[in-house]
Amino acid sequence: MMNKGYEPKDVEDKWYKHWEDNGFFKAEVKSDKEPFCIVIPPPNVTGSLHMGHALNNTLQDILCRYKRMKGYNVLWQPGTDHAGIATQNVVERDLVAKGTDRDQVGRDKFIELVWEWREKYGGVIINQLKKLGSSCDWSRERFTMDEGLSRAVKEVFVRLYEEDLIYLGDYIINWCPRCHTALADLEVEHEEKDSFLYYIRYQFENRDGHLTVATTRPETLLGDTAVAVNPEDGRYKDMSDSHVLLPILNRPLQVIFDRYVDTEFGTGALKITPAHDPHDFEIGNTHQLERIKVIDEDGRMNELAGPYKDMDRFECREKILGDLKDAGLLEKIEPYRHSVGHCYRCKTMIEPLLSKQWFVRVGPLAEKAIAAVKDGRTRIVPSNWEKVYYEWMDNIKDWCISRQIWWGHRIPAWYCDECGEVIVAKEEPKECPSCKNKDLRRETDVLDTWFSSALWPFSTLGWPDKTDELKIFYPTSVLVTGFDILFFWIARMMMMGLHFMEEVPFGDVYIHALVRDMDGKKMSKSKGNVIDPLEVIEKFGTDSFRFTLAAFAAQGRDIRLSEERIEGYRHFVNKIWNSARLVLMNLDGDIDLEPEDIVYTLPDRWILMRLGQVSEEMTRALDEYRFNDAASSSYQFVWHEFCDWYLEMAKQGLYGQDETMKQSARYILQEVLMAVLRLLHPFMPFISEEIWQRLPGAHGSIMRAEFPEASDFRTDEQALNEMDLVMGVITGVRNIRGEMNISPSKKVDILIEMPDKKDVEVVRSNIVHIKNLAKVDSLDIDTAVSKPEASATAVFGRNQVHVLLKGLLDFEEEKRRLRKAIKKVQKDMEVSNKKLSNKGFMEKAPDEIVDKVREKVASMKVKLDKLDKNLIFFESIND
RNA sequence: AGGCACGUAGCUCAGGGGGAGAGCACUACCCUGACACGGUAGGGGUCAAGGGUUCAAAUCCCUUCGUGCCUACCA
Repeated sequence: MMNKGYEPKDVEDKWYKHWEDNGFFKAEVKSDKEPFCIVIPPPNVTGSLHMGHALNNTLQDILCRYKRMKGYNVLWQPGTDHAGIATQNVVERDLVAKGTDRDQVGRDKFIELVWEWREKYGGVIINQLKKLGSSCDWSRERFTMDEGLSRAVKEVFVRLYEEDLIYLGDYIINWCPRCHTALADLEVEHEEKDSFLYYIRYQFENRDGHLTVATTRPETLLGDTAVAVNPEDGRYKDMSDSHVLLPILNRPLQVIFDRYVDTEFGTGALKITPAHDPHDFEIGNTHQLERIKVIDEDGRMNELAGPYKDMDRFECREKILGDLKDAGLLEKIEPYRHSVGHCYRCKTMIEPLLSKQWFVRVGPLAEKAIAAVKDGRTRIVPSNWEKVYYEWMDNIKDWCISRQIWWGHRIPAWYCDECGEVIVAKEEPKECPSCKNKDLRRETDVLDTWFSSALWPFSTLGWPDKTDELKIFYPTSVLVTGFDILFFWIARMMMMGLHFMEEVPFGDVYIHALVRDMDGKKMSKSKGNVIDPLEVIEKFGTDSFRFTLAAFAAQGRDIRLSEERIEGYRHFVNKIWNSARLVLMNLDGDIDLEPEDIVYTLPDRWILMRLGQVSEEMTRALDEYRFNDAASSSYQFVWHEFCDWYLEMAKQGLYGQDETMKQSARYILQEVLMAVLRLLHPFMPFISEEIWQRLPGAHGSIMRAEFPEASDFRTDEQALNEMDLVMGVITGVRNIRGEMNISPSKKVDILIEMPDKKDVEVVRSNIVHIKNLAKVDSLDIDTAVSKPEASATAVFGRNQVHVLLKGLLDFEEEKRRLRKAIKKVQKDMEVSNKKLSNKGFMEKAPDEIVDKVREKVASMKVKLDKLDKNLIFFESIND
């Protein structure tokens, strides 16, 4: 016997284990089935499941379960990402807590500790994904630092270097003084900050007067090597060969001319610090300026900063401003708002720094990646993200891939300090190829984590080996992810996939929403507005949660999530449970009936027809990644058609005396429920399995069942029309009951008028349902009837139903009701009539539209006549 | 600064050239033998504003206002 309410906790772990133990998640290498493959966006090993993961993986799981049921050989490739900086930070924090640090521990030992940490905690997020129901092929789980993927990384690095697509160079990069590493441009978060613009005087070297420059970062002036003005700027025309003196240090600086300088901004004179500003660096290159680095890797001033040596960069700013003021060189200070770069990991202010780093020359790779989307080899859904993709790709800059941390793929490069040779190779070289020196120094930097992530779609499938998996599953079918990593990850996978596999990494990219709180704000720990997916699962069950996410996953819009919403869908899950409970209560014992003896009633024919239509709707929606449409189709159908109408009508057969009808009802009911469960399974894997396993007619796991198709059900338009008539009567009576406030327990007598004889027959053979669902005692029906005096009337189509209300009918109330109905029809009719009398409409509108409007007017006219007659009837009685 | 979305019922949102929709909330009546996490019925909208295209606009175009987000080197 089933519980009265659905208890998710009793079933979820049980079925997940069952599926996993039976290998239902496993992809096949030898198979005739068409392949379908998704690689998971690898979560960080340090991570724990948040709403973004929950949505992302729910959608992937829906697709995978759906495709399995559709007969595909599905591979959902799981794994995690080593998250260089994040993971290193976590382990470093541990060390600090123990009173030591990574330098004391040493590189090798430190990496050992990270691996230990990963062994211990790296599985957390994987287990959380399992709680969500994710049907990944866990036997193939990969990690970006595992042996195979590391081999892929090395291979790619060496090949790109040999093709001159990776180079080593001295450039200005984004430096995080706290993480102690370079960051790619993308990893810098810009934030608007209130600050100041300082106007500083630089005295001329050989004459009186000064040039005033404006800057937001006075501390960098110590590294200035020029002052630039625009050659077009009349104010500075005569300054060629002029020199000014750097304040405080009194170093002479050349005045140079460069079109980059904006004459409108500040004073039109720009101080140039090539070692600490990206644009100054560029200008420095064009004018061959000296680069003087005054800030070190800790964000402190170095020996070249003279009196400010060893000061923190912010401390130095204050001090230098004071000194400038004392020297009378600080002309003025203006409040100024501008955006400042911060480290995406630790939010520390970025220091642009001159440094030797490894870069990927992205241009040639990007070209191919742009073309692949342009010609449709990869489709981005929704397509408006294509523009964003192009925008980025068209303006792409070289990618700084070296990181000065320890946890990650160590760059396979060696330096020969004898002759300065740089050797890049997969294996450690024995000697320098040019000078034969045996004492080589290995590069200490590691690669950006995204470098290995960029290879994910093929490295996880076994590349660089030529594996069956690659042959079968590459290119993968679809990548499901949020737009926040469009550039970080998608674009880079496109570039690497095309370069090394010579084929796109995925046919489709489905970009889904971000999960926000009810006020549309991003969920974040600091705001305290996070909803923990695991708490939600605990409270409402996985199926409710998944269904909620899917139901709100409309394309191109973010999801505002609150617990009430999930609670709402828990009601739906419970409704499903109870519908199954009804069915199961009536399925005791075998069904003793030959297939040819099964009697299909009108409601049976109708629900089967509807099942076919809904299957088709859902299939189309899922094929187009319209998860919300698929979810709401099923919601609407299951609750408002299957439960509200079909189950109520099926009770007739179940509770009736006719044994054949009873057996038929039991049989069909079970069939219908099984189809419903199969439709729901991709969204609600647990409850659908739980009920499925209880059904005597079901065999094996629902995971192995087929997703319903329209062709599984007989097309039966007639059933739809006939059911409309029956429902029309019932709704009409209910409507009157409701509006007339007639107690549900009070039965009524009704009289139906249907001009069409066939319609009359249909209704006659379904009287039981009308009596039951509309609480009708006696019922008369004919093609023409005369209206009983004390009756309220509902008009539907060309038919009407009179509800006899002897002694109950409030004549005034009924007149009011009729007038309301008349007014509504008149209003509709007015609009349509206006169209028909519009010459332009009649001439230019398509015939089918005109016909449709004509028909509409005709049927409204019939309805209006009947309503009018009824009203006149009451008005005449009153007089 | 540029770009991209979005303003539809009290709330959250579907829809996307030819009859304004859903869920929740609300109101009334009901514990009817699956379900009160339920049933039946009902109320509620100048589809942000203004203009244009069209026989026809919530839907397409333009402008304005508002709200988000992304990208960008104005020191």
